[in-house]
Amino acid sequence: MEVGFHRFTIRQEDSQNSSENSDELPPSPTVHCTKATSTSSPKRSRRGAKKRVVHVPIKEIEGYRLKGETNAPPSDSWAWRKYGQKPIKGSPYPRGYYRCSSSKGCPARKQVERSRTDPTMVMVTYSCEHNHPWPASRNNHHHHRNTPPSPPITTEESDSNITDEQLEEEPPIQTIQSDPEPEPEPESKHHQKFTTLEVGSCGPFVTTTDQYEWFSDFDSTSPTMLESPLMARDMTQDNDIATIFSIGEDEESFFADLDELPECTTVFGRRQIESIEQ
DNA sequence: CGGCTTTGACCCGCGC
DNA sequence: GCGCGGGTCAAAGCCG
Repeated sequence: MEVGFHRFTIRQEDSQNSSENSDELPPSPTVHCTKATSTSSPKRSRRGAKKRVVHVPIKEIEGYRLKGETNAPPSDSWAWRKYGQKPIKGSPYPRGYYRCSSSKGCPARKQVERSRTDPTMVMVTYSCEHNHPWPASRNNHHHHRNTPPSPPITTEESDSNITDEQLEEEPPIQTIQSDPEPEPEPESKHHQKFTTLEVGSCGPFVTTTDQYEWFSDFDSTSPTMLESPLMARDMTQDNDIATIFSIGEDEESFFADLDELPECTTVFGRRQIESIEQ
């Protein structure tokens, strides 16, 4: 049921912009890796932490959950637990707050809200990286096969690895797409747009030269991107994306075999973040 | 019984 | 300094 996504837009933006600007306003170039706080002091990271925004077609979500809820979180392979929901000013849709429940101390969080400008899209904002291996939880369902475990990462550490220089050099918006077309096409099952906005984050979401970086992250958070590991290499040739995300169920079985290849993430530049924290 | 969702309250950062 | 808005906490209830 993996719907093929065709378009990815990476955007770096401030955490605040992520909510207000939604999916259309240009982000503030101020990408400056705020020290991402781990769970120990969540309040610290409230506004400073960088985030990564992912736009997912609502249909995709429904496909997974059949909920029809405004903010049904995309079911990625991680186990998420909702810890809050707030109506967002200016948006008719509330924002849901989710935390990784796979691991106790996991700082990974995500916010799910429907795009104001495009109700058919759901904005998923990821904050921080998972600091634990792949969970073997219910959320894994069939997807876990495709998704390699993300290596333990110390968000603070990884964050500091990103130099402001790198970030500044990056354009505010980075778009990876197979075709320059906006998105004139209807959301046919295999024809949906998928926009990823990188907002920087407490995690090592480096949007620099390699798109792999964020992509590798993505694999750990979005089910639809699970295929990414394989094509990650081809990602450089963005023209492959369309093909990539048109993968059908046939491929799914194929990827199932990849379960044995947890390291494939490293293929596309999985940052070698050392948990120096210890 | 354990885990998750819901929901109101509280806390904090930011702009004015 | 104050108010607003966003983010998190925590208790209560629900569900498998």
